Amino acid sequence: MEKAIRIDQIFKNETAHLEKEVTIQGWVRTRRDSKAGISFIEVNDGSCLRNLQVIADRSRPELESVVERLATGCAVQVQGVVQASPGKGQSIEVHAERIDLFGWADPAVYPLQKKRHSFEFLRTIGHLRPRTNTLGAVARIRNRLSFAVHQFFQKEGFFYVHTPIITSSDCEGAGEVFRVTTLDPAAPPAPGNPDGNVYSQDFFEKPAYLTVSGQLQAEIYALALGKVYTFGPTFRAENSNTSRHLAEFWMIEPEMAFYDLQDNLELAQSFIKYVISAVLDDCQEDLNLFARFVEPTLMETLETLVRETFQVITYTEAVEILKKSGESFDYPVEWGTDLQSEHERYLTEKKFRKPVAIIDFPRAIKPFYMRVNDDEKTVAAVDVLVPRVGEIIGGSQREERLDVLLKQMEIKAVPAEEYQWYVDLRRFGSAPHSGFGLGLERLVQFTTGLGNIREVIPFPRTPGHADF
RNA sequence: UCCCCGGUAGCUCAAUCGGCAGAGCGGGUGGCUGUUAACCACUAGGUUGGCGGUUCGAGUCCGUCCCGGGGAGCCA
Repeated sequence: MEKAIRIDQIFKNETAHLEKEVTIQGWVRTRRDSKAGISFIEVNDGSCLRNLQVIADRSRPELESVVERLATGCAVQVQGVVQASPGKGQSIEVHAERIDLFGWADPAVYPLQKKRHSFEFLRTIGHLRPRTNTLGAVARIRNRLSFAVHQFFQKEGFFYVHTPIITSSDCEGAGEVFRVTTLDPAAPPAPGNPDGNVYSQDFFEKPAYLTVSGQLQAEIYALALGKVYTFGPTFRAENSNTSRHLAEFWMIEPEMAFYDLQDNLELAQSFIKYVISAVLDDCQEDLNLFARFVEPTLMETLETLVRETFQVITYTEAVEILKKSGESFDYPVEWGTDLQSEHERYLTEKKFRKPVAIIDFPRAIKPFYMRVNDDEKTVAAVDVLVPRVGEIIGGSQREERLDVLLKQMEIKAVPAEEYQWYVDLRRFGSAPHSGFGLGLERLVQFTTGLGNIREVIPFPRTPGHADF
Protein backbone atom coordinates (compact mmCIF):
# COMPACT_ATOMS: atom_id res chain seq x y z
CA MET A 1 0.00 0.00 0.00
CA GLU A 2 1.10 3.51 -0.73
CA LYS A 3 2.15 5.43 2.41
CA ALA A 4 -0.58 8.01 2.84
CA ILE A 5 -0.83 11.08 5.01
CA ARG A 6 -3.88 11.60 7.17
CA ILE A 7 -5.92 14.63 6.17
CA ASP A 8 -5.93 16.15 9.66
CA GLN A 9 -2.12 16.27 9.51
CA ILE A 10 -2.26 18.34 6.34
CA PHE A 11 -4.75 20.78 7.86
CA LYS A 12 -2.68 21.05 11.03
CA ASN A 13 0.19 22.61 9.12
CA GLU A 14 -1.00 23.75 5.73
CA THR A 15 1.96 25.96 4.87
CA ALA A 16 4.44 23.14 5.47
CA HIS A 17 2.63 21.05 2.86
CA LEU A 18 2.25 23.74 0.18
CA GLU A 19 3.72 22.64 -3.16
CA LYS A 20 4.48 19.23 -1.66
CA GLU A 21 3.26 15.98 -3.15
CA VAL A 22 0.99 13.92 -0.90
CA THR A 23 -1.02 10.73 -1.05
CA ILE A 24 -4.38 10.62 0.70
CA GLN A 25 -6.78 7.71 1.16
CA GLY A 26 -10.41 8.10 2.04
CA TRP A 27 -14.00 8.23 0.87
CA VAL A 28 -15.60 10.64 -1.58
CA ARG A 29 -18.16 12.90 0.06
CA THR A 30 -19.14 14.99 -2.96
CA ARG A 31 -18.09 15.57 -6.53
CA ARG A 32 -18.86 18.72 -8.46
CA ASP A 33 -18.05 18.87 -12.15
CA SER A 34 -16.92 21.63 -14.39
CA LYS A 35 -17.65 19.88 -17.67
CA ALA A 36 -15.39 22.13 -19.63
CA GLY A 37 -12.41 21.52 -17.46
CA ILE A 38 -12.16 20.19 -13.97
CA SER A 39 -13.87 18.27 -11.19
CA PHE A 40 -13.94 19.09 -7.51
CA ILE A 41 -13.86 16.03 -5.30
CA GLU A 42 -14.18 16.29 -1.55
CA VAL A 43 -12.45 13.47 0.27
CA ASN A 44 -12.88 12.56 3.92
CA ASP A 45 -10.64 10.00 5.60
CA GLY A 46 -12.17 10.05 9.06
CA SER A 47 -9.18 11.68 10.70
CA CYS A 48 -11.09 14.90 11.12
CA LEU A 49 -14.41 16.53 10.32
CA ARG A 50 -13.16 18.52 7.35
CA ASN A 51 -12.93 17.21 3.80
CA LEU A 52 -9.94 17.86 1.59
CA GLN A 53 -10.84 19.24 -1.83
CA VAL A 54 -9.20 17.45 -4.72
CA ILE A 55 -8.93 19.14 -8.13
CA ALA A 56 -8.91 16.83 -11.13
CA ASP A 57 -8.11 18.04 -14.63
CA ARG A 58 -10.53 16.12 -16.81
CA SER A 59 -8.68 16.90 -20.01
CA ARG A 60 -6.22 14.22 -18.87
CA PRO A 61 -7.70 10.91 -20.02
CA GLU A 62 -6.17 8.86 -17.20
CA LEU A 63 -7.92 11.08 -14.65
CA GLU A 64 -11.15 11.48 -16.60
CA SER A 65 -11.66 7.73 -16.81
CA VAL A 66 -11.66 7.48 -13.01
CA VAL A 67 -13.32 10.77 -12.12
CA GLU A 68 -16.39 10.13 -14.25
CA ARG A 69 -17.19 7.15 -12.04
CA LEU A 70 -16.65 8.86 -8.68
CA ALA A 71 -19.74 9.28 -6.53
CA THR A 72 -20.52 9.79 -2.88
CA GLY A 73 -19.19 6.88 -0.86
CA CYS A 74 -16.41 5.68 -3.20
CA ALA A 75 -13.09 4.69 -1.60
CA VAL A 76 -10.17 6.39 -3.30
CA GLN A 77 -6.48 7.08 -3.14
CA VAL A 78 -5.29 10.41 -4.51
CA GLN A 79 -1.74 11.42 -5.28
CA GLY A 80 -1.22 15.09 -5.97
CA VAL A 81 0.32 18.39 -5.04
CA VAL A 82 -1.00 20.61 -2.25
CA GLN A 83 -1.68 24.11 -3.53
CA ALA A 84 -3.28 27.29 -2.29
CA SER A 85 -6.95 27.35 -3.26
CA PRO A 86 -8.29 30.33 -5.22
CA GLY A 87 -11.86 29.42 -4.25
CA LYS A 88 -13.79 30.30 -1.14
CA GLY A 89 -14.38 27.84 1.67
CA GLN A 90 -10.91 26.30 1.84
CA SER A 91 -7.38 27.63 1.85
CA ILE A 92 -5.68 24.62 0.30
CA GLU A 93 -6.53 21.84 -2.12
CA VAL A 94 -4.81 18.90 -3.78
CA HIS A 95 -4.24 18.95 -7.52
CA ALA A 96 -4.48 15.32 -8.51
CA GLU A 97 -1.73 13.60 -10.47
CA ARG A 98 -3.23 10.18 -10.05
CA ILE A 99 -6.51 8.84 -8.64
CA ASP A 100 -7.13 5.20 -7.79
CA LEU A 101 -10.65 3.99 -7.20
CA PHE A 102 -10.61 1.13 -4.69
CA GLY A 103 -14.27 0.56 -4.02
CA TRP A 104 -17.09 2.00 -6.08
CA ALA A 105 -20.43 2.87 -4.49
CA ASP A 106 -23.43 2.77 -6.80
CA PRO A 107 -25.07 6.20 -6.41
CA ALA A 108 -28.46 4.76 -7.27
CA VAL A 109 -28.50 2.64 -4.15
CA TYR A 110 -25.88 4.10 -1.75
CA PRO A 111 -28.03 5.23 1.20
CA LEU A 112 -26.01 8.27 2.26
CA GLN A 113 -26.69 11.43 0.36
CA LYS A 114 -25.21 14.89 0.35
CA LYS A 115 -27.94 16.08 2.67
CA ARG A 116 -29.15 15.84 6.22
CA HIS A 117 -30.53 12.50 7.27
CA SER A 118 -32.59 11.84 10.37
CA PHE A 119 -30.85 10.05 13.24
CA GLU A 120 -33.61 7.43 13.09
CA PHE A 121 -32.74 6.62 9.49
CA LEU A 122 -29.01 6.57 10.20
CA ARG A 123 -29.62 4.08 12.99
CA THR A 124 -31.04 1.66 10.43
CA ILE A 125 -27.75 1.84 8.52
CA GLY A 126 -25.39 1.42 11.44
CA HIS A 127 -22.73 0.01 9.13
CA LEU A 128 -22.59 3.24 7.13
CA ARG A 129 -23.50 5.96 9.61
CA PRO A 130 -19.96 6.56 10.94
CA ARG A 131 -19.26 7.97 7.45
CA THR A 132 -21.46 10.96 8.24
CA ASN A 133 -20.16 14.20 9.70
CA THR A 134 -22.09 13.90 12.95
CA LEU A 135 -21.47 10.24 13.75
CA GLY A 136 -17.83 10.59 12.77
CA ALA A 137 -17.51 13.51 15.18
CA VAL A 138 -19.17 11.43 17.91
CA ALA A 139 -16.64 8.65 17.36
CA ARG A 140 -13.69 11.02 17.64
CA ILE A 141 -15.04 12.71 20.77
CA ARG A 142 -15.85 9.36 22.36
CA ASN A 143 -12.30 8.27 21.65
CA ARG A 144 -10.84 11.42 23.17
CA LEU A 145 -12.97 11.04 26.30
CA SER A 146 -11.98 7.39 26.68
CA PHE A 147 -8.29 8.21 26.34
CA ALA A 148 -8.67 11.08 28.81
CA VAL A 149 -10.19 8.68 31.34
CA HIS A 150 -7.02 6.61 31.29
CA GLN A 151 -4.79 9.69 31.26
CA PHE A 152 -6.49 11.13 34.31
CA PHE A 153 -6.41 8.02 36.45
CA GLN A 154 -2.89 7.04 35.43
CA LYS A 155 -1.52 10.47 36.31
CA GLU A 156 -3.34 10.25 39.65
CA GLY A 157 -1.67 6.94 40.48
CA PHE A 158 -4.62 4.63 39.85
CA PHE A 159 -4.28 1.09 38.52
CA TYR A 160 -6.54 -0.15 35.73
CA VAL A 161 -8.27 -3.34 36.90
CA HIS A 162 -10.23 -5.72 34.69
CA THR A 163 -13.23 -6.86 36.64
CA PRO A 164 -15.23 -9.83 35.34
CA ILE A 165 -17.87 -9.57 32.65
CA ILE A 166 -19.51 -12.78 33.86
CA THR A 167 -20.57 -12.92 37.49
CA SER A 168 -22.53 -15.27 39.66
CA SER A 169 -24.12 -12.75 41.99
CA ASP A 170 -27.38 -11.35 40.71
CA CYS A 171 -28.56 -9.12 43.51
CA GLU A 172 -26.19 -6.22 43.51
CA GLY A 173 -29.08 -3.84 43.63
CA ALA A 174 -28.46 -2.47 40.19
CA GLY A 175 -31.28 -3.74 38.08
CA GLU A 176 -32.27 -6.71 35.95
CA VAL A 177 -29.57 -9.05 34.70
CA PHE A 178 -28.84 -11.06 31.55
CA ARG A 179 -28.32 -14.77 32.09
CA VAL A 180 -25.20 -16.48 30.77
CA THR A 181 -25.75 -20.12 30.00
CA THR A 182 -24.84 -22.87 27.55
CA LEU A 183 -28.11 -24.67 28.19
CA ASP A 184 -30.48 -24.70 25.23
CA PRO A 185 -33.80 -23.11 26.20
CA ALA A 186 -35.42 -25.01 23.31
CA ALA A 187 -34.17 -28.27 24.79
CA PRO A 188 -33.77 -27.80 28.53
CA PRO A 189 -32.10 -30.52 30.60
CA ALA A 190 -34.44 -33.34 31.40
CA PRO A 191 -36.18 -32.88 34.72
CA GLY A 192 -35.38 -35.37 37.40
CA ASN A 193 -31.66 -35.56 36.78
CA PRO A 194 -29.79 -37.03 39.76
CA ASP A 195 -29.43 -33.96 41.98
CA GLY A 196 -32.52 -32.19 40.65
CA ASN A 197 -30.42 -29.13 39.85
CA VAL A 198 -30.46 -28.12 36.19
CA TYR A 199 -27.51 -25.80 36.75
CA SER A 200 -25.26 -28.76 37.49
CA GLN A 201 -25.38 -29.35 33.74
CA ASP A 202 -24.66 -25.72 32.90
CA PHE A 203 -21.22 -24.34 32.04
CA PHE A 204 -20.52 -22.72 35.39
CA GLU A 205 -22.56 -25.30 37.30
CA LYS A 206 -24.56 -22.47 38.84
CA PRO A 207 -26.53 -19.46 37.64
CA ALA A 208 -24.34 -16.85 35.94
CA TYR A 209 -25.04 -13.37 34.67
CA LEU A 210 -23.52 -10.49 32.73
CA THR A 211 -22.13 -7.90 35.11
CA VAL A 212 -24.21 -4.91 36.11
CA SER A 213 -21.25 -3.29 37.87
CA GLY A 214 -17.62 -3.99 38.60
CA GLN A 215 -17.77 -2.14 41.87
CA LEU A 216 -17.74 -5.01 44.34
CA GLN A 217 -14.74 -6.59 42.66
CA ALA A 218 -13.05 -3.21 42.32
CA GLU A 219 -13.35 -2.86 46.11
CA ILE A 220 -11.22 -6.00 46.43
CA TYR A 221 -8.41 -4.43 44.44
CA ALA A 222 -8.78 -1.00 46.05
CA LEU A 223 -8.18 -2.71 49.39
CA ALA A 224 -4.95 -4.12 47.99
CA LEU A 225 -3.58 -1.59 45.50
CA GLY A 226 -5.05 1.54 47.08
CA LYS A 227 -6.50 3.30 44.06
CA VAL A 228 -7.96 1.44 41.08
CA TYR A 229 -10.44 1.97 38.29
CA THR A 230 -12.40 -0.19 35.93
CA PHE A 231 -13.52 0.81 32.46
CA GLY A 232 -15.49 -1.79 30.62
CA PRO A 233 -18.81 -3.01 29.28
CA THR A 234 -21.76 -3.26 31.64
CA PHE A 235 -25.16 -4.81 31.09
CA ARG A 236 -28.67 -4.09 32.27
CA ALA A 237 -31.66 -6.12 31.18
CA GLU A 238 -34.17 -3.44 32.19
CA ASN A 239 -37.02 -3.06 29.73
CA SER A 240 -36.49 0.66 29.59
CA ASN A 241 -37.09 2.52 26.37
CA THR A 242 -35.60 5.93 26.87
CA SER A 243 -33.06 8.23 25.30
CA ARG A 244 -30.73 7.68 28.26
CA HIS A 245 -30.63 3.88 28.66
CA LEU A 246 -28.80 1.05 26.92
CA ALA A 247 -28.73 -2.67 27.61
CA GLU A 248 -24.97 -2.63 26.98
CA PHE A 249 -22.92 0.39 27.94
CA TRP A 250 -19.46 1.33 29.12
CA MET A 251 -18.90 2.28 32.70
CA ILE A 252 -15.97 3.83 34.51
CA GLU A 253 -15.70 2.90 38.18
CA PRO A 254 -12.87 4.24 40.32
CA GLU A 255 -12.53 2.79 43.81
CA MET A 256 -10.18 4.25 46.43
CA ALA A 257 -9.01 3.03 49.83
CA PHE A 258 -8.73 5.68 52.54
CA TYR A 259 -11.11 8.03 50.74
CA ASP A 260 -14.16 9.40 52.51
CA LEU A 261 -17.18 10.91 50.77
CA GLN A 262 -15.57 14.35 50.61
CA ASP A 263 -12.42 12.92 48.95
CA ASN A 264 -14.64 10.95 46.59
CA LEU A 265 -16.55 14.07 45.60
CA GLU A 266 -13.39 16.05 44.99
CA LEU A 267 -12.03 13.28 42.79
CA ALA A 268 -15.26 13.07 40.82
CA GLN A 269 -15.17 16.79 40.21
CA SER A 270 -11.57 16.96 39.06
CA PHE A 271 -12.12 13.88 36.92
CA ILE A 272 -15.06 15.32 34.98
CA LYS A 273 -13.33 18.64 34.56
CA TYR A 274 -10.22 16.91 33.24
CA VAL A 275 -11.97 14.84 30.58
CA ILE A 276 -14.17 17.71 29.41
CA SER A 277 -11.12 19.98 29.22
CA ALA A 278 -9.38 17.41 27.05
CA VAL A 279 -12.23 17.52 24.56
CA LEU A 280 -12.42 21.33 24.67
CA ASP A 281 -8.69 21.47 23.94
CA ASP A 282 -8.44 18.79 21.27
CA CYS A 283 -11.83 18.45 19.56
CA GLN A 284 -12.80 22.02 18.79
CA GLU A 285 -13.87 21.36 15.20
CA ASP A 286 -16.09 18.44 16.16
CA LEU A 287 -17.55 20.33 19.14
CA ASN A 288 -18.40 23.27 16.90
CA LEU A 289 -20.46 20.95 14.72
CA PHE A 290 -22.60 20.02 17.71
CA ALA A 291 -22.79 23.58 18.97
CA ARG A 292 -24.03 24.74 15.55
CA PHE A 293 -26.41 21.96 14.57
CA VAL A 294 -27.37 20.06 17.73
CA GLU A 295 -27.23 22.08 20.93
CA PRO A 296 -26.69 25.87 20.81
CA THR A 297 -25.88 26.11 24.53
CA LEU A 298 -23.24 23.39 24.32
CA MET A 299 -20.05 25.43 24.64
CA GLU A 300 -21.42 27.52 27.47
CA THR A 301 -22.45 24.40 29.40
CA LEU A 302 -19.08 22.75 28.93
CA GLU A 303 -17.10 25.85 29.78
CA THR A 304 -19.24 26.46 32.87
CA LEU A 305 -18.56 22.94 34.05
CA VAL A 306 -14.81 23.38 33.71
CA ARG A 307 -14.78 26.84 35.27
CA GLU A 308 -17.23 26.61 38.18
CA THR A 309 -17.07 24.60 41.38
CA PHE A 310 -19.84 22.02 41.63
CA GLN A 311 -22.73 22.99 43.87
CA VAL A 312 -22.84 20.56 46.79
CA ILE A 313 -26.08 20.13 48.74
CA THR A 314 -27.46 17.41 50.93
CA TYR A 315 -30.52 15.44 49.88
CA THR A 316 -32.38 17.08 52.76
CA GLU A 317 -31.44 20.53 51.49
CA ALA A 318 -32.44 19.54 47.97
CA VAL A 319 -35.88 18.55 49.19
CA GLU A 320 -36.27 21.89 50.97
CA ILE A 321 -35.16 23.83 47.90
CA LEU A 322 -37.60 21.93 45.70
CA LYS A 323 -40.48 22.45 48.11
CA LYS A 324 -39.81 26.19 48.26
CA SER A 325 -39.17 26.50 44.53
CA GLY A 326 -42.72 27.43 43.63
CA GLU A 327 -42.44 25.13 40.63
CA SER A 328 -45.39 22.91 39.82
CA PHE A 329 -43.90 19.44 39.56
CA ASP A 330 -45.83 16.45 38.26
CA TYR A 331 -44.52 14.41 41.17
CA PRO A 332 -44.60 15.63 44.76
CA VAL A 333 -41.36 16.20 46.64
CA GLU A 334 -41.23 14.27 49.89
CA TRP A 335 -38.28 13.41 52.10
CA GLY A 336 -37.55 9.72 51.79
CA THR A 337 -38.45 9.26 48.13
CA ASP A 338 -36.26 9.31 45.05
CA LEU A 339 -35.87 12.62 43.28
CA GLN A 340 -37.65 12.58 39.94
CA SER A 341 -36.07 13.61 36.65
CA GLU A 342 -37.99 16.87 36.73
CA HIS A 343 -36.61 17.63 40.19
CA GLU A 344 -33.04 16.92 39.15
CA ARG A 345 -33.41 19.05 36.05
CA TYR A 346 -34.77 21.95 38.06
CA LEU A 347 -31.79 21.87 40.39
CA THR A 348 -29.06 21.67 37.76
CA GLU A 349 -30.71 23.61 34.91
CA LYS A 350 -32.73 26.28 36.66
CA LYS A 351 -31.71 26.73 40.26
CA PHE A 352 -27.91 26.43 40.08
CA ARG A 353 -27.28 26.30 36.31
CA LYS A 354 -24.21 24.13 36.75
CA PRO A 355 -23.30 20.64 37.97
CA VAL A 356 -24.91 19.77 41.29
CA ALA A 357 -23.69 17.11 43.71
CA ILE A 358 -26.35 15.81 46.06
CA ILE A 359 -25.06 13.92 49.10
CA ASP A 360 -26.44 12.03 52.10
CA PHE A 361 -29.47 10.23 50.71
CA PRO A 362 -32.07 8.40 52.78
CA ARG A 363 -30.75 5.03 53.80
CA ALA A 364 -33.92 3.27 52.68
CA ILE A 365 -33.59 4.17 49.00
CA LYS A 366 -29.92 3.28 48.55
CA PRO A 367 -28.08 -0.07 48.26
CA PHE A 368 -26.67 -2.07 51.16
CA TYR A 369 -23.01 -1.24 50.59
CA MET A 370 -23.31 2.50 51.17
CA ARG A 371 -21.88 3.76 54.46
CA VAL A 372 -24.46 4.60 57.10
CA ASN A 373 -24.11 8.16 58.42
CA ASP A 374 -24.08 8.99 62.15
CA ASP A 375 -27.74 10.07 61.97
CA GLU A 376 -28.51 6.44 60.96
CA LYS A 377 -31.16 7.83 58.60
CA THR A 378 -28.91 8.65 55.68
CA VAL A 379 -25.98 7.12 53.84
CA ALA A 380 -22.80 8.70 52.48
CA ALA A 381 -23.92 8.68 48.85
CA VAL A 382 -23.35 11.23 46.12
CA ASP A 383 -25.16 11.80 42.83
CA VAL A 384 -23.72 14.32 40.39
CA LEU A 385 -26.29 15.95 38.15
CA VAL A 386 -25.48 17.90 35.00
CA PRO A 387 -27.75 19.95 32.73
CA ARG A 388 -29.61 18.08 29.95
CA VAL A 389 -28.40 14.61 30.98
CA GLY A 390 -29.32 14.48 34.65
CA GLU A 391 -27.48 11.95 36.78
CA ILE A 392 -24.04 11.35 35.32
CA ILE A 393 -22.29 9.98 38.40
CA GLY A 394 -23.50 7.84 41.26
CA GLY A 395 -21.16 6.98 44.08
CA SER A 396 -20.70 6.57 47.80
CA GLN A 397 -18.41 5.91 50.67
CA ARG A 398 -18.64 2.17 51.25
CA GLU A 399 -19.65 0.62 54.54
CA GLU A 400 -16.37 -0.63 56.00
CA ARG A 401 -17.68 -1.65 59.48
CA LEU A 402 -18.41 -5.36 59.62
CA ASP A 403 -21.33 -5.19 62.04
CA VAL A 404 -23.04 -2.33 60.24
CA LEU A 405 -22.60 -4.01 56.86
CA LEU A 406 -24.12 -7.25 58.12
CA LYS A 407 -27.03 -5.32 59.55
CA GLN A 408 -27.53 -3.52 56.22
CA MET A 409 -27.49 -6.81 54.33
CA GLU A 410 -30.07 -8.20 56.70
CA ILE A 411 -32.33 -5.18 56.24
CA LYS A 412 -31.95 -5.23 52.45
CA ALA A 413 -32.34 -9.03 52.32
CA VAL A 414 -28.95 -9.57 50.68
CA PRO A 415 -27.85 -13.19 51.26
CA ALA A 416 -24.61 -12.93 53.21
CA GLU A 417 -23.51 -16.42 52.21
CA GLU A 418 -23.30 -15.34 48.57
CA TYR A 419 -21.15 -12.37 49.52
CA GLN A 420 -18.79 -14.07 51.91
CA TRP A 421 -15.79 -12.62 50.09
CA TYR A 422 -17.27 -9.14 50.22
CA VAL A 423 -17.92 -9.43 53.95
CA ASP A 424 -14.41 -10.80 54.43
CA LEU A 425 -12.96 -7.51 53.23
CA ARG A 426 -14.46 -6.01 56.41
CA ARG A 427 -13.10 -8.83 58.49
CA PHE A 428 -9.47 -8.62 57.39
CA GLY A 429 -7.82 -5.22 57.27
CA SER A 430 -10.93 -3.23 56.53
CA ALA A 431 -10.41 0.42 55.69
CA PRO A 432 -12.58 3.39 54.82
CA HIS A 433 -13.01 3.50 51.06
CA SER A 434 -15.11 5.12 48.40
CA GLY A 435 -15.86 5.07 44.72
CA PHE A 436 -18.26 6.08 42.02
CA GLY A 437 -19.60 4.99 38.66
CA LEU A 438 -19.85 7.08 35.54
CA GLY A 439 -21.56 5.96 32.35
CA LEU A 440 -19.39 6.77 29.35
CA GLU A 441 -22.38 7.22 27.07
CA ARG A 442 -23.98 9.76 29.39
CA LEU A 443 -20.69 11.60 29.33
CA VAL A 444 -20.59 11.57 25.52
CA GLN A 445 -24.20 12.74 25.47
CA PHE A 446 -23.34 15.62 27.75
CA THR A 447 -20.27 16.50 25.71
CA THR A 448 -21.99 16.45 22.32
CA GLY A 449 -25.46 17.63 23.31
CA LEU A 450 -27.02 14.69 21.45
CA GLY A 451 -30.46 13.91 22.83
CA ASN A 452 -30.52 10.16 22.24
CA ILE A 453 -27.98 7.81 23.79
CA ARG A 454 -28.29 5.52 20.76
CA GLU A 455 -26.27 8.03 18.75
CA VAL A 456 -23.25 8.07 21.07
CA ILE A 457 -22.38 4.35 21.04
CA PRO A 458 -21.37 2.67 17.76
CA PHE A 459 -23.80 -0.23 18.01
CA PRO A 460 -26.60 0.43 20.49
CA ARG A 461 -28.28 -2.46 22.25
CA THR A 462 -31.78 -1.73 23.50
CA PRO A 463 -34.90 -3.83 24.07
CA GLY A 464 -35.64 -5.51 20.75
CA HIS A 465 -32.45 -4.29 19.10
CA ALA A 466 -29.11 -6.06 18.77
CA ASP A 467 -28.29 -5.31 15.14
CA PHE A 468 -24.89 -5.15 13.47
C1' U B 1 -43.86 -1.51 31.13
C1' C B 2 -47.20 3.10 31.05
C1' C B 3 -48.76 7.93 28.54
C1' C B 4 -48.57 11.00 24.08
C1' C B 5 -47.26 11.61 18.85
C1' G B 6 -46.11 9.46 14.27
C1' G B 7 -45.52 5.62 9.83
C1' U B 8 -46.99 8.72 2.34
C1' A B 9 -41.29 7.89 -3.61
C1' G B 10 -34.31 5.89 -2.11
C1' C B 11 -34.12 10.30 1.79
C1' U B 12 -36.75 14.78 4.18
C1' C B 13 -41.63 16.00 4.16
C1' A B 14 -46.77 18.12 2.12
C1' A B 15 -51.80 16.59 0.77
C1' U B 16 -57.84 21.80 3.43
C1' C B 17 -64.18 18.93 5.17
C1' G B 18 -63.55 11.81 3.29
C1' G B 19 -63.28 13.37 -3.43
C1' C B 20 -57.57 12.57 -9.50
C1' A B 21 -51.01 10.98 -4.32
C1' G B 22 -47.38 15.94 -4.58
C1' A B 23 -42.64 18.89 -3.70
C1' G B 24 -37.47 19.31 -2.57
C1' C B 25 -33.21 16.41 -2.37
C1' G B 26 -31.10 11.89 -4.37
C1' G B 27 -30.94 8.71 -9.34
C1' G B 28 -30.83 8.87 -15.00
C1' U B 29 -30.28 12.06 -19.60
C1' G B 30 -28.87 16.80 -21.68
C1' G B 31 -26.95 21.81 -20.79
C1' C B 32 -23.93 25.43 -18.02
C1' U B 33 -20.22 26.97 -14.57
C1' G B 34 -12.95 27.41 -10.15
C1' U B 35 -17.26 24.57 -7.93
C1' U B 36 -18.82 24.93 -2.28
C1' A B 37 -25.98 21.73 0.29
C1' A B 38 -23.49 24.18 -7.19
C1' C B 39 -27.14 25.75 -10.98
C1' C B 40 -30.98 25.04 -15.38
C1' A B 41 -34.18 21.63 -18.31
C1' C B 42 -36.26 16.89 -19.08
C1' U B 43 -37.14 12.02 -16.99
C1' A B 44 -37.96 7.44 -14.12
C1' G B 45 -39.69 6.31 -9.34
C1' G B 46 -45.86 4.70 -4.86
C1' U B 47 -49.70 -2.08 -2.48
C1' U B 48 -49.81 5.77 1.58
C1' G B 49 -46.58 -0.01 7.73
C1' G B 50 -49.92 -5.01 7.91
C1' C B 51 -54.85 -7.04 8.47
C1' G B 52 -60.02 -6.09 9.04
C1' G B 53 -64.24 -2.58 9.10
C1' U B 54 -67.48 2.00 7.84
C1' U B 55 -68.52 4.52 3.05
C1' C B 56 -70.71 5.58 -3.68
C1' G B 57 -65.57 6.79 -2.52
C1' A B 58 -60.32 6.09 2.72
C1' G B 59 -53.44 8.57 2.90
C1' U B 60 -57.58 10.89 5.76
C1' C B 61 -62.71 7.83 9.93
C1' C B 62 -63.08 3.11 13.37
C1' G B 63 -60.76 -1.60 15.39
C1' U B 64 -56.39 -4.39 15.82
C1' C B 65 -51.34 -5.71 15.23
C1' C B 66 -46.28 -4.25 13.88
C1' C B 67 -42.53 -0.49 13.78
C1' G B 68 -40.41 4.36 15.10
C1' G B 69 -40.04 8.94 18.05
C1' G B 70 -40.89 11.94 22.60
C1' G B 71 -42.00 11.71 27.80
C1' A B 72 -42.32 8.72 32.52
C1' G B 73 -40.60 4.85 35.75
C1' C B 74 -35.72 2.39 36.69
C1' C B 75 -30.85 3.83 36.44
C1' A B 76 -25.25 5.13 34.58
